[in-house]
Amino acid sequence: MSPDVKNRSYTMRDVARLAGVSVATVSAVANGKQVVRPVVVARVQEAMKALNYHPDHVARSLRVKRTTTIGIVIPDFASGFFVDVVRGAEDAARSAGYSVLLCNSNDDVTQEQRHLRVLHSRRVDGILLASTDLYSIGHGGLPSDTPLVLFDRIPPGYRGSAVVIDNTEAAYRATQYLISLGHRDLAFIAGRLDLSTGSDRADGFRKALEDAHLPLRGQYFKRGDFRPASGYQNGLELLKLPEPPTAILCSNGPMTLGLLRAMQELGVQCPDNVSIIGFDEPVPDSYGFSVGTLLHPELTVIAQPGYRVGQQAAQTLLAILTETDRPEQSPDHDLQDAVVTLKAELRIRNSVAAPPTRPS
Amino acid sequence: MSPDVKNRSYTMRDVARLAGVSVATVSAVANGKQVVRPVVVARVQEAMKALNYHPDHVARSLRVKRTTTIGIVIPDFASGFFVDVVRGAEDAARSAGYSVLLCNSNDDVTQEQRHLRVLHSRRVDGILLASTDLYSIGHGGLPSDTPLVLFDRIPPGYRGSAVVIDNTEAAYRATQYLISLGHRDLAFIAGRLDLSTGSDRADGFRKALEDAHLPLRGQYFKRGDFRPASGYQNGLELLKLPEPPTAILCSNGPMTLGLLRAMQELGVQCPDNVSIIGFDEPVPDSYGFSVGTLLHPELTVIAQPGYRVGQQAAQTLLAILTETDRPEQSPDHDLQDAVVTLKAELRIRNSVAAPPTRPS
DNA sequence: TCAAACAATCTAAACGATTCAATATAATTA
DNA sequence: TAATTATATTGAATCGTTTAGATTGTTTGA
Repeated sequence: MSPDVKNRSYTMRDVARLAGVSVATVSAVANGKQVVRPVVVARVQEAMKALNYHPDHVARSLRVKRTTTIGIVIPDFASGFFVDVVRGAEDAARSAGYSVLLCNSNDDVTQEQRHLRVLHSRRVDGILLASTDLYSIGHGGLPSDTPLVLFDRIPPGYRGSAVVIDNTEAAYRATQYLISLGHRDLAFIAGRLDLSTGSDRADGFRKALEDAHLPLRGQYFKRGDFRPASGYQNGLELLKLPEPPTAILCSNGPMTLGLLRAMQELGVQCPDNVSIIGFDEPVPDSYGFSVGTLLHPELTVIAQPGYRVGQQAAQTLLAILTETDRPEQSPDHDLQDAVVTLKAELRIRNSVAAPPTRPS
Repeated sequence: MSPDVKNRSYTMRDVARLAGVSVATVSAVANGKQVVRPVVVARVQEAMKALNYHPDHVARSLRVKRTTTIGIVIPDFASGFFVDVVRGAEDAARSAGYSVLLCNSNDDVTQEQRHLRVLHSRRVDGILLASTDLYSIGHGGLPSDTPLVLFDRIPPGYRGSAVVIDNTEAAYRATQYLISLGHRDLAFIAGRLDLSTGSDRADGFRKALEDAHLPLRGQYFKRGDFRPASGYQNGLELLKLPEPPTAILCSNGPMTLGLLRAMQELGVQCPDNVSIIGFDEPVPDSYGFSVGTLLHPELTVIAQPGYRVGQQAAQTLLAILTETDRPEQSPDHDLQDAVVTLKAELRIRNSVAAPPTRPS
């Protein structure tokens, strides 16, 4: 046997030698794609067992030019939504035999670019990306032919694969719900308006007001950055207004937590003084029940199906990959080069009530 | 130029040809470890830029027998604690130039074994593992020489690298705190007692009772499995007892959420009727402020430094890796083959009060 | 009985980098 | 100038697989 000096693991060559066959045969046995006589199959498998042989995936990847690995780049590990997405993507990838390289860009353009370069260098078969820099996708060094599925955010007019939430509709519906309860003074804490998630949600809010012939007061439209601190800060400003809004819609989970913090600090009663709806459950949505009910107040939220986003994104990517492998089949263009849109769910709990009667 | 038929990316050979040098020189330039004349360095770099060359990490890995990749296996993606661990590990790994393969075992032995085999086949340089099957570590096909750092859980008497929390001390301190407020009827919802986290916490609880000369009543010691449902179920049972406990210590985050659910369902007032302390913040501990304060009740918790666990685990692993690379330096045995123990923090909020005066 | 057809196995060339030993070039000294 | 040394560059082997094409051995059909 050869591995004696250093404790390197055994190779196909060792197995071949022990089984008295060529490496090609060992390979044939390992992949089961060619016909090998049963007796020699047995001999080879025995040898593999004896040496505790495990194929070197790196060498294989080099040769076949596929790594069976996908990369996923998320902008925020603190957000329960993205954690759910990763869970869903990992599950889908794993059950297809793929591994997942996890990258956290912290919503930083430079880090995102670096991650994309690294993933490319590592020759991942494809990438799932929630980009923080929508306008430079495809530039920035990533070869344009890299299979790519965007999720959560897409550039306006994007032609390609993606999985997103219908954010406009979701925000519209939530706003409409508030209006239906009698609210007239509605405030909105926006996220980053340079991202589709941020601007779509803002659009939905505006449109709902418009359709109800309600004015949008500038002081009620706050611009945040999706982070908790901006929810806190904008929350304080809104609640301290001479005429504070009777309802606030907040653009994502972390900012909503900031807003709750601000309310707590000011002693604002919810839903007595102000109604609140937030995007995202405050906790990853992966238990049998929703933790939103344990908050004080029990938070009415627009719950995004994070797990399904990740799962769908991974499946879309894998579909692209298996097709580019054997292009003979009729390309399933329904799955690819299409933006899959999922719906969010409005979970009504008791952070929302009719507005207090105000001496107007 | 060669890549014309298929759109494969350019190789070192292409760069060499364009720059009019050998591939060895290109390699020398790329790694900067050998001396190359400035003029030819420039020429090579120019060629690399012109072709938009990115080194093939797979080929490199095969040759140098290092992948600059570590694997991390966690048992539960739903727990905020493990999410924090992953964040910490990813940050540490990335800043050292390593990538992270993320694996979720769902606390399932078979999946864990499969993941370990896959990681080995992919020739990761090392593995971070929160094992769900402590007694089979090292068996199960993983070569014993794979650099491995355990976290969260370790087998009794483990000799090797690991990063854990001092769970016994933490549970002891929390229990002591309850006792100091006058509680005598203390209940404990245990996690899996086959894991060190579960049994250590139970030990801490028992020891605190013992030291205070308080009896441990069997009906107050509940055994769960770390999942929300078991917290809910055991919570119901405890609260429905003829003589319910005045305080409950719960072994982890998900179970605590289940417990809160049970309390809510039964309309049990906290802390008026019963005091609660849980392990783990109910939400990943990664915001500027803790979300525990937004729960109702504001939860008193034993907060584990998940991020630091992940960070420390990754750093320990990387230390091992860089040493096995150049063994000339005096091995830093302080870092390796040692169990690093971090302390949890008791965050006192208002889910705890003195016990209600009971007609005894 | 011999050639053709078929099946199972093997030989050797990739895949794209790194690295050692050897060579070519430049610089230094005798 | 020739011999020596130092410095840059290169050729070729290697990492552990896969795979196309050659080779061997076995059947079959006429």
